[in-house]
Amino acid sequence: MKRNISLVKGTHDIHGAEMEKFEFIIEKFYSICRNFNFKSIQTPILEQQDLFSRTVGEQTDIVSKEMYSFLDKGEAYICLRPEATSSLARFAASNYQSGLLKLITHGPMFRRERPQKGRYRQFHQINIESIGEKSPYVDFELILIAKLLFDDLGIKENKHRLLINSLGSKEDQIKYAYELKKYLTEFKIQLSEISQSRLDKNPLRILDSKDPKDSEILVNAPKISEHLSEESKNYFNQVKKLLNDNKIKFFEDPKLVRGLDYYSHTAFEFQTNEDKRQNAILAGGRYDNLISMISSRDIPGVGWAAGIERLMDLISLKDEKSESDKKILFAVQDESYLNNNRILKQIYSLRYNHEVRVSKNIKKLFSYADKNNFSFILLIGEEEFKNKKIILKDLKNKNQKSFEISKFELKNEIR
RNA sequence: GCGGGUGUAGCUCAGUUGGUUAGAGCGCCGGUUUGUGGUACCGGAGGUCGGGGGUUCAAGUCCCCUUACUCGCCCCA
Repeated sequence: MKRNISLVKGTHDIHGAEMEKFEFIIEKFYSICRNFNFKSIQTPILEQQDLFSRTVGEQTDIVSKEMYSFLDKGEAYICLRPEATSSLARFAASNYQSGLLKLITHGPMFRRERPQKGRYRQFHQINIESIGEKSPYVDFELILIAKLLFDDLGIKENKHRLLINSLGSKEDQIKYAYELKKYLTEFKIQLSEISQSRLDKNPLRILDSKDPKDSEILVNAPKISEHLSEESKNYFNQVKKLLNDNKIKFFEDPKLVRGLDYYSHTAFEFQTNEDKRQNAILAGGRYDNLISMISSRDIPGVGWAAGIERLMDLISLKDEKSESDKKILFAVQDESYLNNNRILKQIYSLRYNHEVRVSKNIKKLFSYADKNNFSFILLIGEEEFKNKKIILKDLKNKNQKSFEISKFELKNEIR
């Protein structure tokens, strides 16, 4: 016996009912975004490794240990993208002209983590980015779209919540990091091991720690909101005002720092309370310095990404039996009856949803039609073939009629 | 990288304190007198019990190793 080829760890096939959910999410996403004049784009899955080292950050887990990268024929370090924003920034760096570049995309992302529920090595995201202008309205618009998507997907208010924070400008962050480091250094020995190592490299990330010891210490830590410049504060207030004006509920979380290095100002995250572990389902923020990290241009932007698999876990599709109300099974008792068949040709040209099936056993043809939810069966058995006839049976109301093949017009019978 | 759980038929799983030829449901194939449907009944195919080693008269069952999957930690969407 041959050994089955198994899936690569952390990857999965999507089909059947799951695939319907997958497509449902993408369709809703694209349809909402088109109403806000976003344009879709597809970028390569393969990118230069350097793109992510420079944007996501060398110190992050994503780059330091989760990237699928390899030396391509001894020429260049290539990787499978772990996220899409950097790719879209790369695109914008060379294609942005003026105004707002509004982009949406979706596709597979790759991170070599230990797989578990809601977490895969190849997973899928939908992404949206508004690049070119720094304005509270642009930030708000993206959060609004996220909200509309949740509504359209039927994810109820009580199943998710929106957290927001402002990380301030680059200057604010430098000043705040200094203050935070000063405070945390006093407690250095009490901090978790990881947090201790972050103290020098990226103290802001410590705010994200879930270690109870760290949380205790962080209670009295300086807050970024207290270290924002007037300008940054005003900016954030305007975003919040727009959210309030539009009745979008949110919680301000001063400890929300995104795990990637390129964020500044507005940061947000939609969390679910259905799953305590993988609770982040949609996250993003403003990244005014991102494009300057990978090019000589300085263009502000904002965007978010959502995990399709995580969204799939939160939605349930009703059985949409209306899938096709006129699916036809074209059934014959002998393969040769299919040759030069004028009714099959009608099916092709009229684009009927159909399937062709051959079996000597008529009972099996009917039971196949039944099990697979066909609404009509077109049957040519031995007898019909001899007499140049065809049977049409409506499987819902069980009406059956016989026709001369030469005169049969499908469009008159099934509309 | 570190823990816990599980690997028995195509799928979902039983398999009792170790004890003859390893079971069920679903699915598949065939049949229940002639060519008509989710039902019922009958029959059939299909398994190196994840792999390796050990204990024993005897291992799917106990022990060790290994591997895969899975759920958590970390981190993230």
